[in-house]
Amino acid sequence: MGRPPCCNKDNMKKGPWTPEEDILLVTYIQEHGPGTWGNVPVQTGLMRCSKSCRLRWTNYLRPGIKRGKFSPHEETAIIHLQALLGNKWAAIASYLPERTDNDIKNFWNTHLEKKLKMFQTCSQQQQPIIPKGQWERRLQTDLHMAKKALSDALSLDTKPLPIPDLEPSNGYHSYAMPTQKSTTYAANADNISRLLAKWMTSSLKSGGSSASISSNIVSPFSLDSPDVSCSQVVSVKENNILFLEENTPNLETSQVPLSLIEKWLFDEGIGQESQDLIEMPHQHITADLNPCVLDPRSLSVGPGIIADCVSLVLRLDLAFIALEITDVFGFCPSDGGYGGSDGGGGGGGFRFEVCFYPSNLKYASIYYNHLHFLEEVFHAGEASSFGVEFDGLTLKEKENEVGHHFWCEAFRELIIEPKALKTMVKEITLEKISEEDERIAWNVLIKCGAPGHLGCFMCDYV
DNA sequence: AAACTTGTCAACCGCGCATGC
DNA sequence: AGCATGCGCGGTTGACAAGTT
Repeated sequence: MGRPPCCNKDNMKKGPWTPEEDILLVTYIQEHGPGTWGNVPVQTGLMRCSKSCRLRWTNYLRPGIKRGKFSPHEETAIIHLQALLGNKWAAIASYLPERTDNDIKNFWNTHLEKKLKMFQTCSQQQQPIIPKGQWERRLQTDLHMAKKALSDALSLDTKPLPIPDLEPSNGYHSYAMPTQKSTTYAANADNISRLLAKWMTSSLKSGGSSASISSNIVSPFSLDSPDVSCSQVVSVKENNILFLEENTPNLETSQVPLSLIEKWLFDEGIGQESQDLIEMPHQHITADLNPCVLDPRSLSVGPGIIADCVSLVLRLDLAFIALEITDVFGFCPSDGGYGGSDGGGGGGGFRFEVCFYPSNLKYASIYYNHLHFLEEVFHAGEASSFGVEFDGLTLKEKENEVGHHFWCEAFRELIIEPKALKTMVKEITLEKISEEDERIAWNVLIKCGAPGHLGCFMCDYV
């Protein structure tokens, strides 16, 4: 039983593709679309196995592939994502839709890996040995850095954080592609791409265009930053990014630096402007949260806490939101489950179900563990007890109605009053500051001790 | 100018999961 | 349910070009 063999590899041609073969393949895909690769050799007469055809299409002929130099921000995104995801090139490529996983992999293997090794060697010379007893702090720092890496990679922020450029730099790096060979080949590909123009147009019209996150990723790291040294890197401070927004050119309103949150929280005189940022409309933000395009199989980040945080959040494509919770309140939102389960919630962590409610996510998270406080603030006791009705519906009915975990949904609705919101968040934050010695669940929390840091357990301040 | 080394990247290989029969 | 193929992935190879000695 089973399917018939796709091709007989013994008679298959190997090696570089000729322009004629490319045209045959492109013509076929123009007519039939990509996929059903097993039919390609049969129907085109190509003496290539189906796998080879698929690779040729996905890595070279497919429309929308960007060739040539990797820009500094592409480079930085790759560095951060690789640090976070490991060699999950397909997952990394999903954040750089114009680049193939093969391109990214090659770029990493030929350029970035060496470059980072050099950088690490340089850094280690200045990195003091961690004293005994300081491992917890280091653990927190590493976790923080890992999350920061994701945040930076996904963020729109343009502020540079220096990583030394280990090569002479005058704009883009010198290791870009255009050799004589690739130029010639690109010319062939260009010809083919013209053949594809019509197909591309129809594809785009039919909604086939995928939102390009990469077009908006402007990393705060720049490998091209001039005049930087290893010592500068070691002492660099975080640059928190709170919101990621796709397809929205207005950067000024699409990102909120942490300092603004802090300012808003503790500065009684802060104006309505930052208030507006806190209260980004629910629909506005939700619209920018693309469903995660990553293959779940690619998301096994690694063992431990970081893996828990990152993989869960990535599945929601909401990493920045979890980071936001952590950055503002100084503990890691990773004790819990995913997908709206309503168990647990204790132990000091947050649950990711709150991620379904981006606009008030951090507050919803807090709410989950601070229901009693919510009651006090909003006098909403009737919504906080099981068995009572809400809007004439039981808890279960209400959950079914909203299609989400009811408590978070209820909270989202309740928290529209800015002053009360601020009061609550402030109180909770102060409460957390007072818990600096508390050890919660799996995670040993070490307060950083930095002056002015708001109970920042995760801060890399030393 | 030739030999050698290094860099680049398209393509291949093998593996594992998904899916059709 | 079990087998075989489809498909996608990460790792590796090898041809070619550029650079160095």
